[in-house]
Amino acid sequence: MSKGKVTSFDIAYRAGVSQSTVSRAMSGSPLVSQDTREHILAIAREMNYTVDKSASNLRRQHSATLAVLIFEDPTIDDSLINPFFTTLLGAILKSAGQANYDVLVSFQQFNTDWHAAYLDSNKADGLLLLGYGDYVASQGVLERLAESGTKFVRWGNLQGSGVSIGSDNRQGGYTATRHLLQRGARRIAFIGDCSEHSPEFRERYLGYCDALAEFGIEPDPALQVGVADSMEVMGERATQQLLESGARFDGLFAASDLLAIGSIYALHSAGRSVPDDVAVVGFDDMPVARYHNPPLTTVHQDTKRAGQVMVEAILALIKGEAVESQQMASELVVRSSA
Amino acid sequence: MSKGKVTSFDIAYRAGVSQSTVSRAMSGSPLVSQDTREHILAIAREMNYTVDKSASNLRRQHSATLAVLIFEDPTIDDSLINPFFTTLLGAILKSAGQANYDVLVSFQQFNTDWHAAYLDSNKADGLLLLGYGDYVASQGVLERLAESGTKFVRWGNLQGSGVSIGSDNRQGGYTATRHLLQRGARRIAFIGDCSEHSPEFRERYLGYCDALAEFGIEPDPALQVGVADSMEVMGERATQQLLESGARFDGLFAASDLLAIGSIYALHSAGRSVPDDVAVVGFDDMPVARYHNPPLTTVHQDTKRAGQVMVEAILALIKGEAVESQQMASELVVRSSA
DNA sequence: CTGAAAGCGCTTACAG
DNA sequence: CTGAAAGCGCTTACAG
Repeated sequence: MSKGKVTSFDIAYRAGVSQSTVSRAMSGSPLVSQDTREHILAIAREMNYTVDKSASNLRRQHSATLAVLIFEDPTIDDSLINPFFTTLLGAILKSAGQANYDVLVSFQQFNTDWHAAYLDSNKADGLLLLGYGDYVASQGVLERLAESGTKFVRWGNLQGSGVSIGSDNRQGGYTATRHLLQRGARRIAFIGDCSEHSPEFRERYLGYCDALAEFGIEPDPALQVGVADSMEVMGERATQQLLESGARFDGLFAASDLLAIGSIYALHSAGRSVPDDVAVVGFDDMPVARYHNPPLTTVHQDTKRAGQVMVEAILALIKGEAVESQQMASELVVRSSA
Repeated sequence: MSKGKVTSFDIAYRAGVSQSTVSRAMSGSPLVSQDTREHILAIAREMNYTVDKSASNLRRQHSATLAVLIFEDPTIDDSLINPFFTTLLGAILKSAGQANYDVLVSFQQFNTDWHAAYLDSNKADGLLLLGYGDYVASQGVLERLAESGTKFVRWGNLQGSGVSIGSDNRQGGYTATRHLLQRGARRIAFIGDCSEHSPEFRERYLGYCDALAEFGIEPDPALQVGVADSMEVMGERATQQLLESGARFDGLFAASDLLAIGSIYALHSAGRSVPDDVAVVGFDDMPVARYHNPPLTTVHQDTKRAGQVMVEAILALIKGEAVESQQMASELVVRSSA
């Protein structure tokens, strides 16, 4: 191609029509005759012309793009995307693509640099927030975002501002724990942060308590070990810690599959068998769960659908429609680890 | 916020300066006095003003964004991102962010819809291509992309047009297989596509052959089973197939960790122990590899660095600098599966 | 169905 | 260091 960028004027010239007509033909306006359109499209293709997004966006006053902000856990290696969000991201990419929206993806650290969210809000018509939703840290910025008229949908729990899409974590935690109880476990450990900083995990913990209560069991603080992040290493360490504490336990509910995998690793290293010595159930049902050894009993989250629902929600918000938060059912998948 | 979008004119009015000055202050131009700048920035912040990207991009004639195209395997569920690319994507997001570039992510199917690549090239200053690089299918579009002056860097193998960043797959395949050989395996299966459609896997296969040759072993076609995708299921099926064929084997080199995990699953299901009955080594060293049971012996790819190198390369290309393709060393990590 | 014209919100020579 | 003005490439009333 030559130096100068090819514009709609070039195409117009070659096609012997006005630039307006080229624009209409390119955007699929019905105000162009079939013949003219085809002629223009052929020339455009031949000259490798595509309409300039910046100009088009500027003129239309919208960007046809969605921004996905992934909140990294500052504790950990920050170029890692939690595999759970990866699936969600995949589904989002897919749905957005079908709706002809581009998606901008970026890492964020809500607590420190909320201004970035505004920047992104300026590049996109809507924001999709992915993270384990620290309610406490993010509340302020969420509110400001809402105030400034920014459209956003976040993954997570119902509490907090704005529209949220998430799993029914409490129900999931309940089902997981009840399963452990039903197969005979009585001293069940919980691995995961259950402070208000991790509302989703907290809900899972609450579900765990619900199930225990149903069996007349008081949650034992000695069996609950918090964890900074949802990663295998953290599960491993937490479980080691538990083991070293000398606490007895015959069941373990890990707030995520990654944590469960780390726990199983630690358990095996300590010579405990799963599920015989300790039955473990995870949460998420990531693709690997089925192939782990032993195959993970876990709570399935329908991330595929979740991603789709999130983009539907943000698209509706952008159109100015009212949107309700939504909590999706989560279902226990029984395999071999418990 | 009120209806009308706040522009640099609004800020200028409030700050008592010209719009030009606001623009300069916002972009960090040195042509503004310290005082003026601070005053403007304060007002901008107060009014939630950020410069309009579309307008800015249009004017500057660049977009300050990179597009990452992930080539999905049309065979499989297409909202799934291969976890290997996820790590790469994370590193890319990180590096691009540091360089103040946005990144647009999208799924693509090269073979059918190459036009999408042009579309993306129009929205971004440069393209990053992630996929197992079907040389045959993509060659044409890569060439056209290059011709049309589009800057792109692809993940993968050296062959083919344009700049590529990848691992030394052949070396990796060689090391993996040699390790199997050194620990006594003699009949080593290879799981993975080794046609020209998967140049990376093919290289790994070639490395496998190299190692065998060194031990005076002829590759046995009966021990090589192709696979459509790099997923656990595929590894499982391929291994089942191998098992059912009655072929004897005491070692197995899977072209990816996912494949290895599927293989181990199939092996265990058939009552074979790993590594005692069959030693298996994978490729990638994904985060789970270390936590798998048994922990995977595998070939580490430095995806963290790879992502970084890819963005450095594309940024250099955008600046008009010459860039060389690069092959990164891959290193065997010995754990327990072999 | 088609064209001429205005204008989206910036950046950046140009002039001071 | 600051301002007035042109122009980036489109889309879309408006007029025919």
